[in-house]
Amino acid sequence: MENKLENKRYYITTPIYYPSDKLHIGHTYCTVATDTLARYKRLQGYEVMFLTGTDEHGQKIEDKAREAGVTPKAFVDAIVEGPGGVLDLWKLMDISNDRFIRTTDDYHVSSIQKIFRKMYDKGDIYKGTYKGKYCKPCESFWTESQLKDGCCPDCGRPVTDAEEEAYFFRLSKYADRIQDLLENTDFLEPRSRVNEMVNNFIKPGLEDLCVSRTSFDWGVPIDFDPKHVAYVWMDALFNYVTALGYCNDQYNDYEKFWPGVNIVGKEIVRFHSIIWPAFLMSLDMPLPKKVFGHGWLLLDGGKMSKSKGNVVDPYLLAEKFGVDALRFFLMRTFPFGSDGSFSNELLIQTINTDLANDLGNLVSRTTAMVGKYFGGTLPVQRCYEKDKDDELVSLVLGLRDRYEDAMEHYAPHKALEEVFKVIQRANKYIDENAPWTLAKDMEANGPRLASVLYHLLEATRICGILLTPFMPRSMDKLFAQIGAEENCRTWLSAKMWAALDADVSVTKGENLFPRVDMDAALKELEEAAEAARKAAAGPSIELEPQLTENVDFETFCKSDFRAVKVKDCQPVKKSNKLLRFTLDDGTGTDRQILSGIAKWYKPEDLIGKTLVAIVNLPPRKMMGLDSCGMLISAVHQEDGEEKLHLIIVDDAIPAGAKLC
RNA sequence: CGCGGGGUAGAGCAGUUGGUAGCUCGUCGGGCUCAUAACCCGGAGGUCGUAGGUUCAAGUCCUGCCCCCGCAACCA
Repeated sequence: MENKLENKRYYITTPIYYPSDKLHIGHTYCTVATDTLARYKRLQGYEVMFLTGTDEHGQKIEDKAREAGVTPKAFVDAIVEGPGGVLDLWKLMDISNDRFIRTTDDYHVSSIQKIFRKMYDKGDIYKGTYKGKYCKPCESFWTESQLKDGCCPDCGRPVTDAEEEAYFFRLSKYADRIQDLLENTDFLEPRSRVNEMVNNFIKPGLEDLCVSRTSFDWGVPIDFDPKHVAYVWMDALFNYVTALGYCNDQYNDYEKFWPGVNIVGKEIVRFHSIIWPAFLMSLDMPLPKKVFGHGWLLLDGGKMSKSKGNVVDPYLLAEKFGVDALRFFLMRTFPFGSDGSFSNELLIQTINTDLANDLGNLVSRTTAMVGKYFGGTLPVQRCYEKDKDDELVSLVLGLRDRYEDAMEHYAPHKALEEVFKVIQRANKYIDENAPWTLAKDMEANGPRLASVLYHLLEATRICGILLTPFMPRSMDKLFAQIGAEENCRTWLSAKMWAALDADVSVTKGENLFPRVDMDAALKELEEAAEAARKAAAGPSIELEPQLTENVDFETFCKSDFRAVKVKDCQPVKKSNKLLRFTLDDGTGTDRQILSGIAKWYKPEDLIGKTLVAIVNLPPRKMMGLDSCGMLISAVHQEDGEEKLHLIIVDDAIPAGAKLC
């Protein structure tokens, strides 16, 4: 039965991460989860291919590299291969990937060119024109919805209609098949993501997708039309097959391993569940067996972000608490499909409760007793007591199936819950059987005592096997302590009772998982975070470049700036940006202006203030309300975050006073 | 009426097909002493956001409303 598995193959991938910055705990979460699944499949006897990598092209990296004064390749090299980079992080975290792809790898680049050409030849990619709003100074195209107050979101200047030559993919052609795939199969999980995709993107109508760019160079050039580079997602998504050798000679594993399982974060589910299968359909290739969109780790109830300064550094945590403890925490605490709140307290609590108190202590007390009562080696005489032992034994023997069921459903947190139920039951078993009482009369109770301890070792062994994908290094130590040889560490033996030798020898080693002093650790973490903030901070104020083009005096005079008094200010319903101002502009008639500054000001704080507005802009409807003019603010960027200050002037200035 | 997710004990979360509301931490009391001041047992604590509806029976199905979070298309 078990031999059948030996021919089975399993291919699993993480997303390829975008190395514009150092990776954080969120990336680590995803990669650890995928690694755990890969190790689980290997444990079961599958031949596994586990791929991760980096997505290195695109405008953002080109820009960042320019800022840093290096070439894009040098920039990503530093983040990927440099000290403390992506490769180092995965090494530290014991990630067992078989392959690592970079989209700048030669074989990948030429594969993408061939793929683009194939789709073009087939007619699924065609040349058309991209119509949009163009900002000349920024040389950027924007969509209607990206515009801010009808102007360029980057520089705030007016935009013009423009068109540009571009290549399009016939995404619309595959809309029905995609909808069927999402709604009627379990291609995409968890199920809750399906509604979002169908309602948001498919039902409104799938438009053809623009798959080339001419606005930047850092990408895969289209070989037959080199002023275009391939759309970043086209470049990125196909990594899952080029890394197996699709359209290249670098590898020869495509037939062997495709299709596989794509583990992705929920923010890129759209690309993986709509665009990715459409691309594959176009090439008549098999679709992934599964796309699983996991949740995010939230911090303080919100998304982690650099500008909030709340990015969690996996290096720091792994160093302080151990790689396995961190891996375990990530998998144990958060339901894999949904979001979870990360906190240092929770991390430490989980380590202390599950790893130190329950598992570590179980191993410790068991091995200590074998040492204390039997000199480290169990005698072979036994005494099984059905009424006292059956419950534990049957619970342990059923564990592998319950664990497997959870793992097959991408629920590692549930698998771990099952394992820890057994560990808790084993601790209780010690209490029930009170070995220290039995030990008082070794003559009479020796065999019974040996049985009790052997059962504990067996329970520990089986839990250890199932925990190996989660904490590989620690479980090796555990096996060494309880005297479990290689043949007692297999998937097969996780369903067999009494695999350990009857006269097994144990070694009481160091504590597998030391308890963490919560208060001290929290304090240290806080200090480290503070230091990191300071190091990263520095004066990073960015200002809009000054305009070089002069404006003539007459044009300037046409703008009518006035002092205005805020009579009332209310948030606009259903808008998270807009505030509605009722203003005294000195004319005797109230003026209404809407301003997108809710992020920076509370409405009640502004009532009574004297502000500056331009009053002769044409009225503009926003969220169904008329806005007659515009309030003047000072804006700048600080630590990458936009800051805004209204121009608040002296209250002695009367409403309506002209500014000139 | 843009879309999706969520609102369950002090905190953080589970709750499959509707049938006495569970877990971890914290808290209170008890037991044990092999062990990493750990382990085991028990108690207190919840109008399951809100208002209606279906049902013999709803946290679990339906409707309205309130609050929180995320996304809103070529920006990863």
